[in-house]
Amino acid sequence: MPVKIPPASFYSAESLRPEGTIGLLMKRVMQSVLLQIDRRLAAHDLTHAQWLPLYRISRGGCDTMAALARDQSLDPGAMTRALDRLEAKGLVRRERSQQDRRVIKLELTDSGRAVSQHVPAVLAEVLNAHLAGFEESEWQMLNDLLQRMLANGEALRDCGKDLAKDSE
Amino acid sequence: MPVKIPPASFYSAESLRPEGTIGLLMKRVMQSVLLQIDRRLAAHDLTHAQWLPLYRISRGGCDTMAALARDQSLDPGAMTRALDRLEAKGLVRRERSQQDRRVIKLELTDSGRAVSQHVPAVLAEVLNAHLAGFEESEWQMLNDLLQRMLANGEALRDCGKDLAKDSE
DNA sequence: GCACAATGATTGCATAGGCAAGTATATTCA
DNA sequence: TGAATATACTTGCCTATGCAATCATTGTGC
Repeated sequence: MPVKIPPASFYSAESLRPEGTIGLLMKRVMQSVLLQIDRRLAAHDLTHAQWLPLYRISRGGCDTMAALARDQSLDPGAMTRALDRLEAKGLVRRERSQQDRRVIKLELTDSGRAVSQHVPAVLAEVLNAHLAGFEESEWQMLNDLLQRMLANGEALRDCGKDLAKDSE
Repeated sequence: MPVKIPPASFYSAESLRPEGTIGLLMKRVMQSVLLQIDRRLAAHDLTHAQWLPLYRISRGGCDTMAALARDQSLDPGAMTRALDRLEAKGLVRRERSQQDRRVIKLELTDSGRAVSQHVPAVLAEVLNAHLAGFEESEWQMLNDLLQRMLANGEALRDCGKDLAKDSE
């Protein structure tokens, strides 16, 4: 079992200014990335909630609802409805598995496969555009720092609701 | 006018793997941060879509719908409904301005002020927890890198829909 | 003053996500 | 075998967000 690392102390309740936190920064960066991708895929009538699962199916490895939902840390209910929309657009087919009649296998239609081909190039283009001026070492550093934040977050999540109380 | 910096080339359509991109990483980190904050504020019956405007009002400087919506880069319609919910909970008061009868001034109620006091400490705690093990220099680096991504994104946004076409 | 544009707020419509309850099928184990 | 459990998916209800249309009010240019 790893030694527990204490939290940092970069922020305090008194010094906090909402516009300066890492949290808001990341939110804005994400908004920008999604906005740019959505713009470029709007011609294909796709939103980020739609091209994401489409892309994952096309890459293989996520061919059931549950797998897809876990992959995107999304609620199964939300995924059901997302697939409803994709199926209504004729991009995805549902087919009940014969091996396990609980699961629904997902397949792209020809149309879905054609549309999903556009996604990787757009994704790469937009990410690269947001990283303009970055050294490769800086990009790697960014990856590393985010990974560590995520690991810290997962440690928090696992120790569960014990922390869910707040100091009155 | 600044010299235009070419996009980076860290990602390519062929090499892209969805689980490895900066985009997905940031999404997961954000999810984790919001989950932890929401857990800690759930006792006050607040979600992140509710404590954020509340906090901003309590800090001052955002006392109208339009200002608040701009501040959080949120749709005015969404903000109207968010305020509906906060008002229904008795946390916020709306009052039409006498100077300009178009605008609605926002004020916290006593109850709203009491609840909003809990926010900064929780925010700081959760952010610090996600930054456990970070050197101060690493934290600053992260801030810097995100700021630069955001600046790149804003440059993209301003050059508008010219890029909104996609290569067929 | 008056047509016209700009701004602030709201509403309807659509997509989207979380949570909880429910159904169907599979698995486990006594 | 058969009851309890787990898993896969769905549905209902609520919150949340974007976009477009609308209304009231304010500001601008003639």
